[in-house]
Amino acid sequence: MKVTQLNGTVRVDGVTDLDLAQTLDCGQSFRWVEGRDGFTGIAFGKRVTMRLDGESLYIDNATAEDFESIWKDYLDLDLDYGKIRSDISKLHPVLDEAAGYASGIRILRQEPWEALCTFIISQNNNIKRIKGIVERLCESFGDQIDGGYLFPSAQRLASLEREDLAPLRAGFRDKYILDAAKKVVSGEVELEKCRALPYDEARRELMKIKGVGVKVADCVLLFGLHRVEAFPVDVWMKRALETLFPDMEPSDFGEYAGIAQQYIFHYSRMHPELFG
DNA sequence: GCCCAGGTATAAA
DNA sequence: TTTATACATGGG
Repeated sequence: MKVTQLNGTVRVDGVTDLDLAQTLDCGQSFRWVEGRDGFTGIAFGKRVTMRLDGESLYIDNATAEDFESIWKDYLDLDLDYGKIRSDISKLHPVLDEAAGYASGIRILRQEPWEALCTFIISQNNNIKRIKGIVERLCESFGDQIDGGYLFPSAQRLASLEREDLAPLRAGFRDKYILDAAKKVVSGEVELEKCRALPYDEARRELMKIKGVGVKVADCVLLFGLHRVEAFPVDVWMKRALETLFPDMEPSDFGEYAGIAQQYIFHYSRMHPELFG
């Protein structure tokens, strides 16, 4: 990758295996908005706009230092997704087929607390409404920066009561958000520890939080802590597995199971007729 | 009105 | 241990 600093924009050449829509608007992060100049979002204290032209990635409102310290990691550009996709394709003929349906997806390295909060909000919910709740959460309790609001800290949310969250219209999830904030602030749940913990222990650590079951825990591990072996299974994925991979368990998908899951998810969404 | 949305807590079998 | 139901809200 070659990094060039323009005015307020960074250009990165040689970016492969990346599709911004597949990566930023696929239900792993809920704060990116597509506009005329690309996808605009806020992470790690910065608000940027990204667009891709061939293998050139442009990031507005960023410096070369920002790219090196934030966005390269955020987009997981050091991981060879071409190789991983090739390896996954060899596991099963259906995976070979599925891998073509989201070949530009990457697993973001999001901030863990944000991932935890947003996936608590995601339960029994739809993407459009999740985005609305997250937006109101940031506007209500996040620090203001140029052009938007940061995701509110756990400390800030831990100081609130359910009635304070009423304007979010998050429904029954408000109490789960507060429980998560309190347990993260008190140290009863240590998110960073979950990066290195054995997978089952990391899952149990997260499930100490009310409203965090196996699905939310796996999403937080995959999308917030980059545990790419995590394989979130929802109702839809369960049907996809039964139909397409009757002889396989989630644990059979290997060390990059989470990436395989993304391929399967997109593939199955494109072929709902496969499930009757 | 009814159904569903990338689920989970709770109570009962 | 497994299975049913409520849960808040909003769009189709």
